[in-house]
Amino acid sequence: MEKLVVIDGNFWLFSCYYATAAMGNLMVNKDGVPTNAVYGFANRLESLLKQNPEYIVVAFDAKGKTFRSELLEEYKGTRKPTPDELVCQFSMVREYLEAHHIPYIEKEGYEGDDIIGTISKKASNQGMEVAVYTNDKDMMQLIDSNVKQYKKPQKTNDYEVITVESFKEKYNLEPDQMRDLLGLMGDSADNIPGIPGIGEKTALKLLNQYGTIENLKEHMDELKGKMGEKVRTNIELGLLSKKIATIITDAPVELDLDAWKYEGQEYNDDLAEFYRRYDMNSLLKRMSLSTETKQSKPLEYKIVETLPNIKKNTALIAGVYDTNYHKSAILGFGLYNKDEAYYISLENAMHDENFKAFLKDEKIEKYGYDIKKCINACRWHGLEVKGYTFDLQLASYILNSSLKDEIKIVCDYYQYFDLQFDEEVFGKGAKKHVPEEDVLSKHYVLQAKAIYELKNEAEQRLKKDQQFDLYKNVEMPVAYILADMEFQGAKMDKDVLKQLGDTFKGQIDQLEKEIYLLAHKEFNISSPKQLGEVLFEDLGLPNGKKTKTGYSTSVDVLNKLKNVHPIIDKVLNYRTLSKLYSTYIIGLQEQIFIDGKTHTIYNQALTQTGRLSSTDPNLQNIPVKTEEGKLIRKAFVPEYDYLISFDYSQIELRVLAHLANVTSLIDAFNHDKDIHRHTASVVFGVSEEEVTSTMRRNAKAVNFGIIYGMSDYGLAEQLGVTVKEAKSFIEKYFEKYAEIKDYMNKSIAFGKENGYVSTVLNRKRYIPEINEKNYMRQEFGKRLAMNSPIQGSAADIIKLAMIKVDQLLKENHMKSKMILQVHDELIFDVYQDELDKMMKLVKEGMESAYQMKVELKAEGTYAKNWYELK
DNA sequence: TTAATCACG
DNA sequence: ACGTACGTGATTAAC
Repeated sequence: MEKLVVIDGNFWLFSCYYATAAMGNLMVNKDGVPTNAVYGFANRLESLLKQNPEYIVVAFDAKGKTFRSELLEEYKGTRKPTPDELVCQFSMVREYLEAHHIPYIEKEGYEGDDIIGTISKKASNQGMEVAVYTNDKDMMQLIDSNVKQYKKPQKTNDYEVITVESFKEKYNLEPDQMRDLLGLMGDSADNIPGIPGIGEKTALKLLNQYGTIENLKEHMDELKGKMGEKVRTNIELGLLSKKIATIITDAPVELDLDAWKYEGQEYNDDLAEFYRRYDMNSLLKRMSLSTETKQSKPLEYKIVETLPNIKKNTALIAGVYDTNYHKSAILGFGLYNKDEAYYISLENAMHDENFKAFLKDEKIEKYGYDIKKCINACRWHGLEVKGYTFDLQLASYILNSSLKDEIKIVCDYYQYFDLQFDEEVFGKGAKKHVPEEDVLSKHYVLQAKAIYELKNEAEQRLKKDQQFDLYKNVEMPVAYILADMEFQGAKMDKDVLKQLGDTFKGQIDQLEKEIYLLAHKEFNISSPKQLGEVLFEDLGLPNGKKTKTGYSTSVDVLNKLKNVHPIIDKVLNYRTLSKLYSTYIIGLQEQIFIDGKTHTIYNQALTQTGRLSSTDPNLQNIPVKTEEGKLIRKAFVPEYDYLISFDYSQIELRVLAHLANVTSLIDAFNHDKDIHRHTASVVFGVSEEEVTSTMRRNAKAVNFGIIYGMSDYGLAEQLGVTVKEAKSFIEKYFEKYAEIKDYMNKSIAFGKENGYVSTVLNRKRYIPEINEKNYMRQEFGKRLAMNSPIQGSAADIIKLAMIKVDQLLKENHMKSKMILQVHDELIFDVYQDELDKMMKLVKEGMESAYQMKVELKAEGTYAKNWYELK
């Protein structure tokens, strides 16, 4: 007997949604679109398809009203509104089915139930077996000798099959009498009233006796007692309820068996594209595995001692063992191209002229993953690498900045699942070790292969998103520049650190003693827990319990207690000094190489905004705000003769003025005004001369607040004023700079609409938070939408500046070097005889980096150490 | 490993 | 009534 599978699409989608949505964190794809319901739906369908049904079709409710709501206004009235996170998946699941070439039906004016009713009856009449997949008990009325209902229990994936026999056994009724049963007892899920006061038990009793509601009506006068009364009063409501609970079996739907024939599962590009778009990796993988169209041949490669002549473009990966590639061993190299695959150990590589020639040959294009790492790791081993034209890490970062930096995860993003985590190969923690060469070589050759095979895909995606230019002409050149900066390093004067360390240590010890005296006991001042107890319990200071673990002892809390107890000042001082001591005095000294320099590592593929980050050591947070801290900068000295530093002046505000097209701000900048003073005069309605220092301070805070997507509360905290006052500042600000308010609203709207915001160079940041239900997360998303284009565009501009300056230095044959980047500042190590020219070139390069409605301004100085700069 | 704190733009 | 400014990294204590 031929078998037709009919799926209640709406039921499946709803149940899949609530099955996972209840757990809290909703599954979303990379663009922040919720996908949990469709994902669950797809999983269920795929399992079902394994049984190879002969015919299959899915039924959905159509939009709009049905005859039922006309009969009964409150029909389905008790249902909660469908959450937005599910609504968007209605069309997605249809997309899924279309991609899958699985037919579905929806018919205006009818519910899915009616479609199912109609086609199951028609199929049953033709002698087909019908399996209806739903949990809806209304549908049991459709069961007959050919039609069975498949109910999915909550916990398991085995379906409960309801047949005529099992139905009869349970209810002692014919399936068709389900309508009468529901008519009498009602259905709370659909808000069908039934006869008030009649529940399942009574309804069953009545039906066993009278068969149908119509017949019951004939005999209702025979009924006794309260129950009889209830029936007689509401019998019409019962009949109406039955009508509503009756599934239509003659809807205008044809049995289109040709269209519903299931042809079996084959690799399907449309479906693969769908899975990719919504990040349903496991399903994609399952399809690839089960269909085996792309069965990957076992990787064939040679472990070589000398490299054969390679002329083709080749993916090249260096096996760098430790995270700090300036110090790490290289284990070996994996190479892969169209026709060749090799692994060569470092030892062999170092002695192999062929390999060295290959590395150095700029004409042989190389593709890599984190090319800066590879270039520098090689340099420390005396190997020169040239010709890298593709970096999978950078390309992927541009496509989606939220990707983690591990190559396996990035490849998974492209649905390329062949790689292993480094941790799987090397182990972690104390167990980390280098494996046998066969394992090791395979790991790296596979990585090279992945890079080689994903290059085209990544580049195509970049082009499609109009981001290829950003990748190729900004990030790639910057990678090379950063490689040079890192390798060049920043010269340190160890003695300065040592001396300063002694001074700090002395002061710390002294403070420690004084604090113990004031506290009347010894304790660990660096432990927030212990400090909190001493301050708020032993000394009984007025507390503000803030953190989940106990008292907060952060600066803002302590600052408020400054005048309450003399210990506070000492604790604050102690904190500052021990921070400086451990992080900068001790930390930095440990990072000085034998060449007397620190070689930081810039992470170019980490921040969500496009900024760089610096580690090992972090040279982007060297103290400057306090005098004691700033002394650390005396340890940064030139290797050549001078250090020079240029800062962009107010780059983020300039970007904002440009993006929001704020006439008065643009004008003020172009006339080189003090921007905070200008803002104060505009907001407070006084002339610039009349601006007081308080007014300027407030205006400055508001200016910064604007960039961050300010809240009144946040600004109040910052300024130490009431929320009300802060609010009025903001209102005034937006009143005077209406363009900014406009721009911010537009940014938010764009973010909501598209799920991302972008910078002047089309760097994107996806903001899934902005469409979330949770108020706080949504507000956070809005602030991101306001801040990211500004911070990100500023980051774009300084990257352009680095490229421009680098180019100018090359054109002018400068020997001086760019060594540091601190977000809006560039620092160079320069020769005496190049000093004047360098000052000119750097300024010129930075100010001409990017054309905006506002001029860019860079100011700088030269000195014998970093402390003296500015 | 995580939370708290504080250094920077 | 919510509970609140954007982006980072290093160190310490405490689990």
